[in-house]
Amino acid sequence: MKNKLKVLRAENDMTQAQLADETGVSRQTINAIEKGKFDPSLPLAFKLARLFNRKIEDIFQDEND
Amino acid sequence: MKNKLKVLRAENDMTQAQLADETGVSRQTINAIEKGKFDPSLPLAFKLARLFNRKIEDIFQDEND
DNA sequence: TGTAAATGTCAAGTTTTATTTACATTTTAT
DNA sequence: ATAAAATGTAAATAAAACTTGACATTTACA
Repeated sequence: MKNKLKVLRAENDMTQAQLADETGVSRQTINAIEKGKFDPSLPLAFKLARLFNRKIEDIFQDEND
Repeated sequence: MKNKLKVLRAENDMTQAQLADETGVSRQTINAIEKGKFDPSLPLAFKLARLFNRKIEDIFQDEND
């Protein structure tokens, strides 16, 4: 699962730690998701989408589309 | 996490077993998600959205919106 | 150049979700 | 009314998300 978190963070001038803080997860979780090590839970995906004011599909792209 | 799976199944005349089959999970998993017992993984949410040609947000509604 | 902030990574452990199996209840249709 | 199909539910296990802590590397910038 690819994603645009790094770009969205840059656009919003946020660090991984800040994003982790705002979504209530650890910095390592944000880093791992950003690097594609695993997928976020659906609730976390919703939080991220809401925070950046985007659709989940605009942030995350399923490989097998 | 609420969802519209039951309605979407009805609109597409599908059983839980058929939906399970098409998304590669067990019928009980579909049933549990449909009844709100737990949330699908993000990949499964993508599969369901793709199958019904909807956005994830159109199928699933996070309670704390 | 040095140093602090940010990012990357890894291992071990906890929590949550998915899957399986099995059975009970409800719905549908004959 | 009865049989079959569909749905509901629960316990046990597997798998994945997430945490914690620690340390290494990279980036920014004084």
